[in-house]
Amino acid sequence: MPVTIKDVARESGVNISTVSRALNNGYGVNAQTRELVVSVARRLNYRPNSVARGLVTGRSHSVGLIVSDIRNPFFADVARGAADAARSENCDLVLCNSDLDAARQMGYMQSLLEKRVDGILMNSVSALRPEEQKQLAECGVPIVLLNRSESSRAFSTVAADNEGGGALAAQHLLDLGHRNIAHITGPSQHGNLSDRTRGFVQTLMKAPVPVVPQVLHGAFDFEGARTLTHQLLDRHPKTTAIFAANDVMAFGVVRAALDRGLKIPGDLSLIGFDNIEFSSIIQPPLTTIHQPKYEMGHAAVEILLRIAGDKNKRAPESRILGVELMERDSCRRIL
Amino acid sequence: MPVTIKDVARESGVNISTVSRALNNGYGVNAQTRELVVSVARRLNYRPNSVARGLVTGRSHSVGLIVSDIRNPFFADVARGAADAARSENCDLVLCNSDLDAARQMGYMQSLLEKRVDGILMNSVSALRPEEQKQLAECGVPIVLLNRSESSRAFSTVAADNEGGGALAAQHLLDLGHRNIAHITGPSQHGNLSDRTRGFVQTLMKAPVPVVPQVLHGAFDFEGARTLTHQLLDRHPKTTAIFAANDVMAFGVVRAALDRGLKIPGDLSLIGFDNIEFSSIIQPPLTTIHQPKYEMGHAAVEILLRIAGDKNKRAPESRILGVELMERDSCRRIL
DNA sequence: CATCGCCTAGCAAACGTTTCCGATTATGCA
DNA sequence: TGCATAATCGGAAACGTTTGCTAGGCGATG
Repeated sequence: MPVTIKDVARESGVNISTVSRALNNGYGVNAQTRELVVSVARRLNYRPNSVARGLVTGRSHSVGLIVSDIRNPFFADVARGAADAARSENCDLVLCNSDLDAARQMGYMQSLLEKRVDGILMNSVSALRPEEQKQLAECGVPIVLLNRSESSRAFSTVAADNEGGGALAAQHLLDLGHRNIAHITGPSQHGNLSDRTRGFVQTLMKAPVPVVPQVLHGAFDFEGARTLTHQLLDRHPKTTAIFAANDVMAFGVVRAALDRGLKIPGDLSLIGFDNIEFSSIIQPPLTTIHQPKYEMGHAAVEILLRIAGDKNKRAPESRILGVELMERDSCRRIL
Repeated sequence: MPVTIKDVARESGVNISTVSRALNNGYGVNAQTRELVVSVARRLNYRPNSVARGLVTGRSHSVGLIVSDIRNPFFADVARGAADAARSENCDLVLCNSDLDAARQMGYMQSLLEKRVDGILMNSVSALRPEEQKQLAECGVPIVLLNRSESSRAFSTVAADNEGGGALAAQHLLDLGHRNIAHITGPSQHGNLSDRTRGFVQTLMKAPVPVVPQVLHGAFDFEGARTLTHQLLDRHPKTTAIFAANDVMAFGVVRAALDRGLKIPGDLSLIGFDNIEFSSIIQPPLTTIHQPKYEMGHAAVEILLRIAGDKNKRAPESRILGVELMERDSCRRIL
């Protein structure tokens, strides 16, 4: 029902191929006819059917984004960066939420591949069986992951310097004079988290007077951190500083401290990871490791589209973005 | 380069039309040949090209979502609901961030229409000129808005009961014995906000002993609320309760209270709107009006696809979802 | 003046499906 | 056994573009 290129052609008395050329590059068509065609197209309110175009060009001008949950503010930031990068190359972003469920991930993958997206950005493939990972790696469209997956060098990767961030946190606590230090984090299989842990622990152990921190693993969320903190403080009441694996877990620590009538930073210093918006709003404003979330999404899509634009398949590309210590009010110096 | 329906047809020794039928409804094709085709398709790892399919069926199996910013947790919730609803009808969601900028909104619209999406969900058209709104209303694909736009009965609409929510907040404060009440909100043009304000103010004025609240308009964000609160308390130090237009503004109020050494709820009762995740995490846990964000996104896409599936164009459909008072710890009874 | 080449624009194939229509074969019933 | 009817499948058009190829016209050059 909508107006097609044929209508424009008929109305301007030229062939549809001329319309196509006039409206696209405009090369090889007389300036006057070009103007005519353009004016007719505008008058008829012609909108080229990008589906038909995609069929012949083989490009869909859209990229897929598979995250575990867009409600996670981290992924919302990434998504915004990705969407903006896509837009600047005239692409759209199709959003998929996997909840880290393997079946849903594969289902969305299937759907995106059927739509012939130009590339796919996903946060992780670690929920998938090796066989499925292999299948994805050979699916034909570029894939960029949001964590360094040591398992598969097959994928491109954009990640923050998680290890460096962990080191930063450790050094900050060390500098402040802390010696009774703990680290509260999520499942140890989680690649990004284990990197943070490694950077943190190694830095503490390499200190002039080495300290070995308590490391507790639990649910990677607010309540997980809250219960973990209670366990920690029951067993090691002398703890003076905690490094939480991300800001939301840090909020759980704050709550646990509140539960126990402990002051932050008075009784307990706390440092988070991510620098989500609410970390500056919460009381006390949270000292944390800033992760360039927006930039990660942006960079990932840039890489995606660069690879997609290359006819000769290129090797996967990896990029690590720097992190930064955001000093706010949740840490204090120990005498 | 990927395997097409022709490959499957050749490999199984049948016509492409038979392959198509076998793989789709399966009606009118012998059970044996159907099995054969299916097995061949699986063996070749055949993925139907949804672009080509879309060209002939006229359906793209994707819907557009235009929000101001996905990083706004409200929209993240809506987006998740929308994505889930879309998925359950085998559709994908393409995400666009407009920053409420008219040009970007129209640009994304254009792009979505060219992609022939089955429908578009957008948070508001109030940034657009009437002429542009008209153009959208007649663009041919169903559009659902996330606020009651009195201006245009042309669009379908899914919104929370903003007015009712405002009334709920007012009644709660009244019940608690408050009489010196203020309302801190964003720009008065914002439809949803003005609805909240109306419900709030009217309920207060209809009280047995009517109270007229202070209503302050400012920037619709954290800092806006913070400065507004300071202004308010400078001018009306006897204020005992504040209704913030949304939770983020409520957080601004919390910060301002902190700035002044005021306790919530000790010195000041506070009630928000939205019930975003952090409102239960912040200290004190925020009493707020719960808005069914996920359900709104879900319902909107349902309506979208229902209208899209109807050959005979239906009248726009509107739906208002109920809100709910979440009583937490930021309000106290006045003696 | 003839030839060459360039500019312009039309023709048609191609992209990968779905679907209508018709032909062939199988089935049921008398 | 014969005929009507149903089941099965192939052929081909169609969806709306892009793009390679071709032909005509015209200016320039020799």
